[in-house]
Amino acid sequence: MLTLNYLRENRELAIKRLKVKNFDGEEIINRILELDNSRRDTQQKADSLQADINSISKEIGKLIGQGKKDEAEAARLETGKIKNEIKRLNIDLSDIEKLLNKLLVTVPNIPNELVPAGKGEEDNFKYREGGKIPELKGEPLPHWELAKKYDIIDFELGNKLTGAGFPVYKGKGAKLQRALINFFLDEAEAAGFTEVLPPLVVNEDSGFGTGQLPDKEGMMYHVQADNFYLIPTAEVPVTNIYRDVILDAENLPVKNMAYTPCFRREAGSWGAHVRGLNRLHQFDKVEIVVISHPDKSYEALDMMLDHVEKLVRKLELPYRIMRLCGGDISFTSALTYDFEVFSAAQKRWLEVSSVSNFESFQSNRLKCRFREKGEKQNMLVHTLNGSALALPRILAAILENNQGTDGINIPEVLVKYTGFNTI
RNA sequence: GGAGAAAUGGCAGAGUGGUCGAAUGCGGCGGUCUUGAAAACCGUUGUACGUUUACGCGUACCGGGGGUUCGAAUCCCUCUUUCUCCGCCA
Repeated sequence: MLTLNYLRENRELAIKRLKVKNFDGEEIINRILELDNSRRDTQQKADSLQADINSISKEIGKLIGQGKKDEAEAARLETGKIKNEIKRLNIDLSDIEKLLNKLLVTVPNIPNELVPAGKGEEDNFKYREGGKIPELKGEPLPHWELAKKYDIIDFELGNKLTGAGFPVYKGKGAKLQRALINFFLDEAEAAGFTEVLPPLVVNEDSGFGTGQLPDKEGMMYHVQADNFYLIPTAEVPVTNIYRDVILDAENLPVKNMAYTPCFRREAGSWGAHVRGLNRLHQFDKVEIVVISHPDKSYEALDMMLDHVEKLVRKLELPYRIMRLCGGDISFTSALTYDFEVFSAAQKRWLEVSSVSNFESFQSNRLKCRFREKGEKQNMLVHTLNGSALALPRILAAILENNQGTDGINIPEVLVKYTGFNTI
């Protein structure tokens, strides 16, 4: 959510920049600023009447103390009309604020200047690339067939236990999952991130804090009896740690990481492209989250990119880093880089990580602020997060790219975690 | 799940209807003293919104929400959480 101050001071610029996200903000921003004016106007009136009441009340207290009952009674009668007026103004104020907030949350984050204009993924900008696409001999198998052939992932069994999108990893497949998780965690730790192991279900407030609620509730599994939500990403609990928190500037940046399963309903997005591991309802991911000083957030973003790049390199996967265009970048993000790895049998690039700077868009909603030493005013922090990494598509690429006549070779960095080097 | 008690500023802890945004202590910050430090002493010490060029001023906030009252930390309703005892339990 953008701050009212920003919109007030940068109306024209905001409207212009939002066009990059293909968002026509003119009408709505004008309406927001109108509402903001009447909000302030109404509050001022209500506050000043309340001040009157407060001073009369104090007066009454004094009069009673002096035993002047009649004068106190006279003053008391005065207040009735003012109170009604205050009541009315406060109802107005709360209506205005509700509407204002409702509109404000529909305005996307302002994209960074680096975000290219564009409609969809075809307009993304290739920022960096690396690795080598392997040349596989004969007829390479897609990972879902490899999974069956070596009996390491059982999709049908998942159907039986739960439903589509909930695979069962078996034997070396299960071990490989665990190896990847530990590898990612160890690497993140070495890069200075602190591990947290958060709850996998969160309450409504947390859903609001990171913006999944109220609009995107369809993406999350909802536990109705307790009004809890299964987390779609560790970003939700880990970022909400800092909801309503004021940090000391000297403690920035805060660098956290977490391994969690992620649960996504993915309603209506199933089709030919989502076979096997390509899209799941439950998957594992290591997430990195950075809370940064506003002046340093783009440095943090680069640091995160470097970290994720190191991971895909160590896994020896061909990759490219895409800077998302205005049409592809998320509502909340100011700048996003997607990591894609090439899956050699499907002959497709698979998105395995998304690293974003949200600037103060999330922290404004979270009310996560910091105080500079010696400063009185608290300022909003910048928040960033990224996958480092999501497992299923990485696994898909590893299986497909490393298949050979004598089985599937495990990338060397993982062997100390798996205890085996081929499947 | 049952019974009882509680929730106050960074922490501890007073305050049960009227100058209470809140005593006091600790902590933090600034200062005096000191070669420096400690001790002592003095001052200061939350958040949000509004208003003001500024100093400042106004309003709200004593777990959350609602109510009574001219006036609520204090009374009422409701929810949540914590503690103690009992029950159950990996």
